[in-house]
Amino acid sequence: MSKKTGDLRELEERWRAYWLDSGVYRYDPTRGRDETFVVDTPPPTVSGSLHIGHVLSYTHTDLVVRYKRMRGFNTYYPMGWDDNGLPTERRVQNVFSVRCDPRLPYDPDLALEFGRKGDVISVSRPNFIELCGRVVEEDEQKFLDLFQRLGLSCDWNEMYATIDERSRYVSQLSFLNLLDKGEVVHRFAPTMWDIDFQSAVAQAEVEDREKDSDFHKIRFGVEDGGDFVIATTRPELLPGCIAVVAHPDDERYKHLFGKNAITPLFHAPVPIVADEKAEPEKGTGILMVCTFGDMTDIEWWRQLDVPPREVIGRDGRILAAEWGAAPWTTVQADAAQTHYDKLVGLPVERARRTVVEMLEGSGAIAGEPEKIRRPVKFFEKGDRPLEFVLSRQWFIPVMNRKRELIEQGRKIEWHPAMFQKRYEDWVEGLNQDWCVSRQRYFGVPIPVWYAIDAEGQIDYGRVLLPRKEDLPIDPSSDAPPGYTSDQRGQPDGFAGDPDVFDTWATSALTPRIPSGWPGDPERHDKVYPTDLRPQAHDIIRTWAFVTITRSYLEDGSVPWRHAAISGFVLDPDRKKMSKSKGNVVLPTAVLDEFGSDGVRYWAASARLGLDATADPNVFREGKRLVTKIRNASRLVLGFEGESGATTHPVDVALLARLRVVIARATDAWEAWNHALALETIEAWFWSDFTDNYLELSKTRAYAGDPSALGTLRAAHNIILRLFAPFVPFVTEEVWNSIRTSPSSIHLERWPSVEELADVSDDGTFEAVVKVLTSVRRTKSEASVSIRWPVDHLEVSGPQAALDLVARGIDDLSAAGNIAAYELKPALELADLETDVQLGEAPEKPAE
RNA sequence: GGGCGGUUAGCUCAGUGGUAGAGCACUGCGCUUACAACGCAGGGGUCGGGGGUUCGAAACCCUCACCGCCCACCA
Repeated sequence: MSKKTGDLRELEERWRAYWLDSGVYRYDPTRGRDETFVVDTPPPTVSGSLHIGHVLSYTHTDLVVRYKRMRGFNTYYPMGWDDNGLPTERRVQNVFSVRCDPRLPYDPDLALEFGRKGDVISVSRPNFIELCGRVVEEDEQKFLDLFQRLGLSCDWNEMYATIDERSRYVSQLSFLNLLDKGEVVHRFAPTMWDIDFQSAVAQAEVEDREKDSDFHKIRFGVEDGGDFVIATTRPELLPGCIAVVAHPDDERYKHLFGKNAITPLFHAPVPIVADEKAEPEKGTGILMVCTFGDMTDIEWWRQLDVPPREVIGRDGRILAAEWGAAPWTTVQADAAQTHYDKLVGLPVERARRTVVEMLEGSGAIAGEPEKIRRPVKFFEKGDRPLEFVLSRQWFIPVMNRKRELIEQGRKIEWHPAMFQKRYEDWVEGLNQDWCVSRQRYFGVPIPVWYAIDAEGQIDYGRVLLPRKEDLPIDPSSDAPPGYTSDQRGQPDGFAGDPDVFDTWATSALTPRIPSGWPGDPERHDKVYPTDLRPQAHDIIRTWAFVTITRSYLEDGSVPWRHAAISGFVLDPDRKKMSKSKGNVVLPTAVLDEFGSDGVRYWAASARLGLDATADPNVFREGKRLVTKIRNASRLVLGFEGESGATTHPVDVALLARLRVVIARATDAWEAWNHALALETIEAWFWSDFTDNYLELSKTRAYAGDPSALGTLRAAHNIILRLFAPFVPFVTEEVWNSIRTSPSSIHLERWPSVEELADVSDDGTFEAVVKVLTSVRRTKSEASVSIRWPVDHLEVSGPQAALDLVARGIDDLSAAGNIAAYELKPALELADLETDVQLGEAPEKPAE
């Protein structure tokens, strides 16, 4: 590490510590709602890895917060950690080589080491949760360190975790509120189920993956003679067939409606029904309805109102069944049973092959299977296809709320606006209610019990609820009101709901977790609804959707005024980063190499909503800007002498142009375009200020000219404040370099045009720079140094332009080392032309 | 199959009706009392293709191609 980078690191650590100690970013609860800017910060999944994507989106948020703070807002910028949920469980399983067995008793002496290898051991649920707690503690520290190093101006006193007591309280309370209103229901219904995680999953967690499949043609019989052929990719579901469907207008099958088909192998009579959802072009145009292959099967099953024949169990294996006894009706019970017994206990894939073999043996296969690619539903974190199984789950109905939820979305300003459309598309496309229960361990427990009847059977119709003042509770260890612990599992006793909430059911409430809701209404009303929800676009269907939904169902509110959506980070080849490709850019690596400000500059250069490229050149550019700010500051702050009023025409022009920059940058911020604000400021700083103005005014400044000194210092002060939200470390360093006791620039006001006299640049600056540039060009073409003397400069052109040049001719002469000049009117010229007579080689100054 | 973005210099990206831009890269020059980890100057683009609107289109409309993302009941 070079010395300069080392200095940068020291500087960053020093200001990070100062900001923490001095509380510059602290929320002031005494100030009113209208002067407070509130952020509903995304709690990162701490068991995930630190990713450059975090740097992008969290910096975007911090930029806005810093701008708002400088606009005088009291900022409420909390930080949460999403530790609750499956990612943590998976990490614990790997880190400690354990799995959870809820039947085991708690072992208070269990001591396991991080990174433990060897046989997987089973631990009790409370032990498992303890291990989760150990892992998230370590993970959260890593995120905290990254975020503070990045300079996020959160109020670090306002931290929460989605598994902590406060979050469990809010999550359970909100659930009970919805239960009171009938907005959450308990259903025994087909649910999407991951056979590996052994849990229900929600529509929002499901993704389609293209898979190769065989499209098998299977011949069905008809009750009173005849046959037809269906096509399916799921022959193993044949025993679960409850009906056959074709389109009502399909001439090929019209004569069959109303009759029964007879399934091959199992000889089950099933009705042949007409329904418009059957598409004549797909397959053979007639299909089997099974319990359950897909969503449409579920719809048909409900329409037919028949008992299900469940074929696939929760472990993804074929369930046992007794053919001949309802609901397993058949006309040949022995044959059906013989065939079926060969399947029982087999996993889906093997059962599929076995069914096909049996069908071939019985002659019910009608031709070679067709190879097709088709989308298959997977849990986004899962490895095997989802199945639909019947289970008891808690749902928040949303299918009946689509219109209202879209309406709520319209009350939010989305940045960029196109993401509102994506939200609406998602809501319109909902096809299931939101399943909020999960058969997992590390999560917020569902706060209900069920009564057990006199025979010892759980009566799911009698839900026992806790008192809200007792929340949070754990029904697996607490007893419901009116019962004692020894009645657990006993006749006339109770049973706790063993499940936990989906992570999203709790993170849907992030705006009210740190807000004090509902016990501290004064605080809550000051920070809810929030001003800003920042998030990435991939979780619009989850986090944005569930938050809008829960806010609406809870109290009809809209959770935020603005939603700012960040893009993804792509590698320099514009490929999505992934560990397997080895193209992951680590946040710590870029921070080490380019410094916090340099990395923030990169993030700030990326526009909201657009994917960004982790381009080293952009990081480097940021680091260069930091160096430039320090060097320019050293020059400006090194001049000695009293500041005076800005009177020199070049100084006046400079400030007039700065005025425009302030206005434009402020407009850009107000339009949620941080990248444009940065670009505007930086372009002006680099071009007008350092390249030209510093060179032009330098000689007067060294001579102590009050106008030059006053202008330089005023402009420099404003420049630092303009840059402060983007590069908070270097601006703080420079700001304090002329102060005896620290005073944070981040509590200063964002520059306003009112700070500068209401003047506009009449063209002086442009004209003077034009001449300066041509002098530089002449020297460059002559291959001489920029300080090479000019004997005579002749500028010709229209009188008006010459007048402008004349106003800065003294600075021009000094900057160009020009001995003599002539301004020569030339009416025929539209623009300025210059003739530069270079002098003799300058004498080497004596050493 | 539906929807939403994108396509501008070698690269990364700005630019929504009026003379094509920035940074990096490239070429040349230069140690200049803020900065050689730098400065100054320069070369480089038929704005994805085609059609249309307009006095004028990178921009507006239509269409096609390609890239990316989101969604879809997957028989």
